[in-house]
Amino acid sequence: MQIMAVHDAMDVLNGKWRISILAVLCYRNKRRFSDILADVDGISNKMLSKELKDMEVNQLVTRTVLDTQPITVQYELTEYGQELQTVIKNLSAWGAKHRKKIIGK
Amino acid sequence: MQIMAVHDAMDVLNGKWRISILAVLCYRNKRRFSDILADVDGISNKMLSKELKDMEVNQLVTRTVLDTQPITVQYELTEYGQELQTVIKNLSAWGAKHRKKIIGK
DNA sequence: CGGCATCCTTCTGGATACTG
DNA sequence: CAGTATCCAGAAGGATGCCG
Repeated sequence: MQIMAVHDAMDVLNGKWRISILAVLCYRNKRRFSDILADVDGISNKMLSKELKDMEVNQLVTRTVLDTQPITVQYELTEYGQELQTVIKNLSAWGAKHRKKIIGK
Repeated sequence: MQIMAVHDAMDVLNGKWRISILAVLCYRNKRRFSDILADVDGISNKMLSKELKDMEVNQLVTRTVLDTQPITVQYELTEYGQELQTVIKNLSAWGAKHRKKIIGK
């Protein structure tokens, strides 16, 4: 039933950083490792690397090595990962509302 | 911007159990402590108690002590918490899709 | 029944340094 | 630049027992 479905979704999305990383890729499209590192406030390269690898395995993002000097690596949402855009946008809308409520204005 | 909003939302929703608990209250409405304990697969009473308390502080759920014998306690989403229904339903839809993809079937 | 306290293990994730 | 490796502190969270 639906409760289990939510649980299944969270299996893939849980963790301190996952959804933030997805949000970056959702709103900014193609993005290099160091860009994401800068976009996601507070994440360490170790965590970013780990989370991206996990999400690649789960087929939410693709990893592309670009033949630049020095090498850069680009990440983007897969078509499948893009199916999460609705979720992310809802979350973003709610988060903005919540921020106002908590911080006051 | 939106990425920060997503981060803010996750501040409140993060953790292994939060969203599952919210999903229960979202789909089942009023629910007693022991019911939720049964609905959320694998959670311990310690965790449930802690998470519910946190969410009460964050004004996502209300706690009502019922004058039964023995005492029972009922939880339900606040109006504010209900604003998360969209998110939860999207998550549920995606989770169901994801489950099919992973488990095959 | 709901929930707190204690104990104890596992997991998370930060800091730092190193490599191709 | 994009990682990987190591070390380690602290948080998460399970098991169990107790209490009103």
